[in-house]
Amino acid sequence: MTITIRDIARQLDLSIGAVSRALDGYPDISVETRQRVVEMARQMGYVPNRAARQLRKQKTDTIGYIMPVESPRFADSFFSEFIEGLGDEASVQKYDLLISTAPPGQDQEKLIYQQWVQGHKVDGLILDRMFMSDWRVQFLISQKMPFTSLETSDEGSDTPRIEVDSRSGFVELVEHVFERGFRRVAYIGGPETLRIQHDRLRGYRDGLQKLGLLFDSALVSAGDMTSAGGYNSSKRLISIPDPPDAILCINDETALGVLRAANELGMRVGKDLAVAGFDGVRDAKYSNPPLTTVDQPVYDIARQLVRMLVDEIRGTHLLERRVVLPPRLLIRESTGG
Amino acid sequence: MTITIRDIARQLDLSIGAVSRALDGYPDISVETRQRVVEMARQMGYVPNRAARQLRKQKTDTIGYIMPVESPRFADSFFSEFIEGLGDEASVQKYDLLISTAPPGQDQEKLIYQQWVQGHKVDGLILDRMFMSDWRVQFLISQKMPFTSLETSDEGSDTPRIEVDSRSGFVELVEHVFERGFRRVAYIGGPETLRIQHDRLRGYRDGLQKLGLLFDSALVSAGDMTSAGGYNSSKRLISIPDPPDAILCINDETALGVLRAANELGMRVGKDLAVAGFDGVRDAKYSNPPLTTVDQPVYDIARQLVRMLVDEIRGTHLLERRVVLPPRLLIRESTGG
DNA sequence: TTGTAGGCGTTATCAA
DNA sequence: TTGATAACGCCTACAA
Repeated sequence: MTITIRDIARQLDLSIGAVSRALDGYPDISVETRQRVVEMARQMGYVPNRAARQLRKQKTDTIGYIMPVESPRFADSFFSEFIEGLGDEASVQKYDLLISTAPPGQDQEKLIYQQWVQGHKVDGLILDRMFMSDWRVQFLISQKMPFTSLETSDEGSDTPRIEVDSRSGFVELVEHVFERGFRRVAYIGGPETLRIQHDRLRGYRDGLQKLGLLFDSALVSAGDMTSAGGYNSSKRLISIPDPPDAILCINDETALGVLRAANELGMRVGKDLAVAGFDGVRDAKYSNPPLTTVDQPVYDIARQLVRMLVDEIRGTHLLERRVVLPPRLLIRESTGG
Repeated sequence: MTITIRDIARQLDLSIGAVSRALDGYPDISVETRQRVVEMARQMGYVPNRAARQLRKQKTDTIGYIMPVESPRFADSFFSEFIEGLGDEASVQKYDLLISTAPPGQDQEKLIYQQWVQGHKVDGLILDRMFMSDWRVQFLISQKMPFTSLETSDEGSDTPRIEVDSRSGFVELVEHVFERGFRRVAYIGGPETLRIQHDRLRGYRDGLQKLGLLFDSALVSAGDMTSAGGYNSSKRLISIPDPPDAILCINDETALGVLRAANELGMRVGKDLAVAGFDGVRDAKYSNPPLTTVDQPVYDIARQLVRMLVDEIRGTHLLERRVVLPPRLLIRESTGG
């Protein structure tokens, strides 16, 4: 039913080998024959069968990304921007993008990675939300499966990656709210073993120290990177005896939850309470009030991760394998403008 | 390098045929052999090669969705919720989800559909943002490629689909703002040939008529379903001689843009100006102020579309092929609460 | 420059 | 119940 190279070959009275080579742009074919083949293929509406090609070439022209989220219904705009970047660049590079979601660290996650890697569903993978120690990195290295990541784990000392200097971003953020007159600065973070939690908490502490502010563990709360988590944590923080006048969050999603809580409580965000996030997602610009944040170019990072991955897959190690980006402080009304 | 059924067969001194059948759960194999095979497969970490299976079985166990968006960077939360639903249900049904984006109606879109369908990349497709007359429907029918859609085109008289009664949803919406005292009710829509534009505009007009309000074409504006479009359209509407005191939008994304414009202009949304959307995306709940909207369960619709599609693919036409859902008015502060 | 043929890993159709 | 064996559509040595 479907058109194969065999059909084209028959029409043109050529061998399937010749047709195949003509279509793939091999040099050892006469210009005239190639033209005839290409034209006929177009006419007949030929589309190569991917399964066959994959089976033969042992590659899939597909890259994968497994979104590390707890709940299936979770939609952080960080991820949508990230996935947009992946999708756009994958399409530029003529790769397909396979996407799934799995709660990090669970068996289900391991199963998917195993299926994708060992079942040859992808030629390479994009990782993010890295843990300090991350089994995915070990696994992929052991399977010789190419991957690139945003941030990195301790295992991946030489893996191609993009890093954002979260620490110094957070130092800047602390300085900024200090300058605006806020003194009791709280922090809502994420899971302890997450790389960015490590880096950003560190930046928070370094910032305090630099300004001569005391670190108070009562002002540090563990969120879960969701807006619900931010909402809950902030309600708790606000109700302690000597409550904070500023809340810095590990990511924008958390900060958006804080805004919700503060608005509910009738606090004047930017005056009574400063709130800031980290990521620079689009939503943050249109929140109420607009959110101060440390911007990392999520979309562009995603695109570059794909480019690096494709280089890895093709074995052309031309680009630098480790890119470090400085984040950029975006001051908006949530910290007084 | 990778483990194939051949390796298992060798280990167990069986034929590859026997191994294949044992693994696939065929009945004509002894219980004992099956156990040995399954156990050995587990031990050796066998994962079936999908390309080979696809090539042989002529199916991909993959469903596709091509997001109909103009700009690559466009991210409407309607789509993220929709895609979440698709992804979750696909995973339940043991299907992969292949995603791409393409501007509707352009050659690029046709190319992707052609590649996916004729290159056997997917077993079925999910469609949305249907046009009154939609080439995709014609194409897929002609190719005998299963698909399900949210809303439908004129061509798909008997295709499996979910429909939401937009018209009556909009009538309700008009009644609601009327009740709140708003009298000059505007509408910001989308591309003219879009099914939902047709239905929702119709509901808007029917609502006006029911209440004895005059239809005024100066109050109808064509947006593009984006928040930027809503922003621009509303600025224009607000500046006309006899401006509206209520703006109803074809979707939430548009309405969020209207909110932004109104906030910028210092209007008190819910008092000076009523604003409402359609979709019930999560973001609408947390906008400033929270947005009145006509809710359609986007996530659940997506899941059900996948279930229906899988039924189509498997040829088990058990379910009803046409599901009509009533939308639900969610009243929030943007129309006075 | 072109044709021939083997094989990628599976499943399915036969015999045994 | 099991074992051969032929496809599925494509790519690629190798031969012509």
